[in-house]
Amino acid sequence: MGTYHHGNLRPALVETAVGLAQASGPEGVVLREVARQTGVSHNAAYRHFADRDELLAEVAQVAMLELAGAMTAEMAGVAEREPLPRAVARLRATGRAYVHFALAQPGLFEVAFAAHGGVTLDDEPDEPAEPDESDEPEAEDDGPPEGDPYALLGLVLDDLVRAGGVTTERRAGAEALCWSAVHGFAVLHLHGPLRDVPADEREQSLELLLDQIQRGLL
Amino acid sequence: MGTYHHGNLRPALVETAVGLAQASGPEGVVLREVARQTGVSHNAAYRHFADRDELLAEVAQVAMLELAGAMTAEMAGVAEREPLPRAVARLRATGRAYVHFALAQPGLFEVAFAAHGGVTLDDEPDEPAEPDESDEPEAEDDGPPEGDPYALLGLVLDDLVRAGGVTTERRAGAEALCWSAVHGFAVLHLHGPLRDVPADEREQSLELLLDQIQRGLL
DNA sequence: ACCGCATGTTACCGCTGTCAACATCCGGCT
DNA sequence: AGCCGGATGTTGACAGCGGTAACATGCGGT
Repeated sequence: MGTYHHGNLRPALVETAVGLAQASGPEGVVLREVARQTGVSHNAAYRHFADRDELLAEVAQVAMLELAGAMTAEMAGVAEREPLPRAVARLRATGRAYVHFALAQPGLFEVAFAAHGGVTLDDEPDEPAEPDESDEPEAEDDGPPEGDPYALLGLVLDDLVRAGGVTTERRAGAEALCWSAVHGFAVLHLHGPLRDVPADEREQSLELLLDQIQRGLL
Repeated sequence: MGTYHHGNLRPALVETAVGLAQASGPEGVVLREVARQTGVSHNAAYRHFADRDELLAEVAQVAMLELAGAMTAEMAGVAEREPLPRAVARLRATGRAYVHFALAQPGLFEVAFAAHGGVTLDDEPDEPAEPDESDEPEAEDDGPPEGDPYALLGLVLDDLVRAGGVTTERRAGAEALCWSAVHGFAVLHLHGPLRDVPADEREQSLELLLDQIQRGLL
């Protein structure tokens, strides 16, 4: 039982690293501490990761996934049925979820974007062909369980275009606008100059931001 | 003469620290290296700064100042005379300057916001309800050499309201919208997922962003 | 049964931030 | 003048970090 060889260390390391990141952000992901908490000697990690940054990148991926999860979850909560209001509500939901995730999970959020080896998305997604659990035939437009917040945003915006909420020409920079606004809002309120704005005021401000994004697109 | 006592070390340290920050971001501001480059032994800094973070905070202040400077400079370049187009152009100028500064001076920009002891502006600037405007027959509204980007944005937005470009109610969350969008854009393109977007495409996207900010306000 | 190779360990290096003790200079007191 | 105390700078030490190198262990294929 007490395997000298841990068996599957890599995922275990990532797991504890995620915990550390959650608790203390990127600075908290200290290789030696990760090893310590995993009950293994430091340097063990070097059999699985080239260096600390590689581990951090892995954690970043997990964080991105959780962010995307939070967004889809909030999106799924939209009850509206009429196409256009629904699309709008879903767009707002993603934005809200993004910001709320950032504030609820500052460590993970920070890691997700602080890791210099993060997602680049310069190119089109390659459809990784993961033979994941084949779900029941989804009749809705929710699309596949995306792990990429950016792609998620893209889908929502596509819906909005289909529903007539956005002209195709304004669709162009839409990702950048939405993402920038929401990301900036999150960052500024997280460790930026707006970090001391009280929560209720912040929520109010967020809704205003979503209003104005919406207005900027329609 | 080459005093054993350096004379005015504190500013000298800050200066070299700024240089380091400029070259390599927050991580580059290494206490020992700062001391080394200043031609002084490590620990000398501890007579002037409680710890590294305090020095970094000082650098952050300088960086903020430079950012504000870049913004005012770009604003000053606006030639338009008609009030409303001028106000709009000035708003766009600040946004453009903000992003361009971030990309041209990534190190400083990063330090400006990474330093955890940065500007807080938790409270409103006391909402003077604009009792002025009747006192002095001022020549121009350029205002004093502001050192705070946020205040600068506030001034520009006030101008925009005066010029009729923004209704007073939409003025409310305007700072947050503009700042968030522009800051997010900068961050995402600097070390975020959009970092590999080619420069020309980025510029184009930025103008679109400014368009949409504008549309969201009007 | 054996041996190779992946995996984990111990030892060490240079680097950092920070504390403590010591050295030096300057300005004010007598 | 001469002294002296506090501010300023220096040297020395320590723990913790990321990373490399050499060594130990044990699983899997033969």
